[in-house]
Amino acid sequence: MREVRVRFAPSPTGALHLGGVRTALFNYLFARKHGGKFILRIEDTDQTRFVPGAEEYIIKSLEWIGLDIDESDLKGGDYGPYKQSNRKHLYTKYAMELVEKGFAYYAFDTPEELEAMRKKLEAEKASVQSYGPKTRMTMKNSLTFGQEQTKLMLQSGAPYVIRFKMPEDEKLVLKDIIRGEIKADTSILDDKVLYKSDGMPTYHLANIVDDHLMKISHVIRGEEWLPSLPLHYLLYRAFGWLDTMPEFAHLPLILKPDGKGKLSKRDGDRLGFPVFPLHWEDPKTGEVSRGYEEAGYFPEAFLNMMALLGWNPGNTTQEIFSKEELCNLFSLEKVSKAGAKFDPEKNKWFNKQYLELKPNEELAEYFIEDAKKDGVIVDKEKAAKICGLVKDRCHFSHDLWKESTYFFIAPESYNEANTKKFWKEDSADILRKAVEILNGESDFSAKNLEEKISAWIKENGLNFGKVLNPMRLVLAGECKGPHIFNILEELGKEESLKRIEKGIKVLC
RNA sequence: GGUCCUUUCGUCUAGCGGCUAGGACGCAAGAUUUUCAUUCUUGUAACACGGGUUCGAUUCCCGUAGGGACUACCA
Repeated sequence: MREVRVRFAPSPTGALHLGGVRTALFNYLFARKHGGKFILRIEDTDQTRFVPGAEEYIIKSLEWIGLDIDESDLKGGDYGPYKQSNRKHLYTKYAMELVEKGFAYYAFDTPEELEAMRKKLEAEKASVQSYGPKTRMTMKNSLTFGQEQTKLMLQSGAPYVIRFKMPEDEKLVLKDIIRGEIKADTSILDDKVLYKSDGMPTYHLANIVDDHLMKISHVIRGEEWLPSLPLHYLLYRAFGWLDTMPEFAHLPLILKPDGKGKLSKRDGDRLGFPVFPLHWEDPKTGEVSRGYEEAGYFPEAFLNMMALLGWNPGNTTQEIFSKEELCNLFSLEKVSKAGAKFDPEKNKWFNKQYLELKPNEELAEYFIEDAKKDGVIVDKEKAAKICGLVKDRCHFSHDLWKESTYFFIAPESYNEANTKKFWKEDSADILRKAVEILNGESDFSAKNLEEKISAWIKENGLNFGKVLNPMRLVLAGECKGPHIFNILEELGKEESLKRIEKGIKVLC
């Protein structure tokens, strides 16, 4: 195989969504697998859709996920600039080349005229495109005007576009790495605009020119591009670049968890899960979207779950993969053909797996930060210890602190359902007795307390539930959490007794 | 509407002519347990349909039906 060079080529029109993340990821994995280069190219040929901050957001997102870029404007590289608006001068030349060779032509139709044609064809229920081999000779272009008039039009400064001249009637069989053979019939394809009246190329032209110039070996992109594959192939052919044309792989789409269609930002809002990697505030609408990062997902978990959406190494039941493993195992042949419905529930599970795998010291950092937000300063050792106690109950990094605030903040009230269930007539008496015992202990370690309290329970013919449940209720405010003796140890004698005594007062 | 792509449990998927169709998420039940969880065990549930090809089709081919994408001077 030739040197692998792949690119992720997003358009800076907003935050990077999950589909984009997955496309970037698969490009990255493919590059790493084959010792190739992963290139970031910004496709900003549509100036009307440019969103400030989007480019920076994309770069920051890739960074968070851990996809390091080999070539980009920021990183440098031999094929820059890597932003299409800065390559504008290049495209004109190539557009002209196609016109001269007879593969493209000037068109002068107004939007109204184009719309009229579309309407007319729709009314006739014609199965052809509005501007293609069957209709182009009825429109206003250099083909119908002839050389002289075209020249005059251009000289007069009339707005024009350059359109690709689709072959009349050719049956194409193209190759896609994931799907095999793709069939197309040029007679019903349209003469796409390659060069816009504002002097910018469209995606189609810029994409082919840049991929060629940047020596891209494999184009890995979303399935929404599959219908353009024939045009892109024809462009390579027109330029005479067929021998170095990249191979194509069209990734299946990520679909809504329920219902139908492509996953959109709306679905995330509606179903309560993030669709962007990082926090995003739309500068135009002011709309704020939560990201995976702030929702408490770990980048490794996020990467793992995205990798398995539409891809599977096969012949294994393994689901937890490190980035390195993924780089080793990845192959385009194992990418699924059909779209995958996004499952937020499974993502939670993935995150939990990673949370459990992480050492307590690492979790402590998330814990300390969240505690600080609530005005509680926790030292690292204690934070790590508590993370170890509560991590079983957590799915996200933020759960760590949420599940253990009572270690630091005494309960203001007691969970009603728990009180009803666990606070009995004799609870107060039992706890008063327990206070006496606890008061007599100078060693407040979980181990010692467990021994002493257990012995007392047995001697007096009580049972654990009758003692420990009410005690938990008054210590933590509700009946959940790690072993009660661990809670006592962390709270310490003074605080423990204070809470129990207060609980007796309030609940009696 | 037209074109192209696609189809295994509710979901993500394994399977690449012969399997009791496997795993995971979810859900349910049970076990463990002082609580909530975790963990463990078990259960639930799928080859869209109809034709071929073949000794034999989930697997290959063709239809039908679902689903998706595209159909902009957007990418």
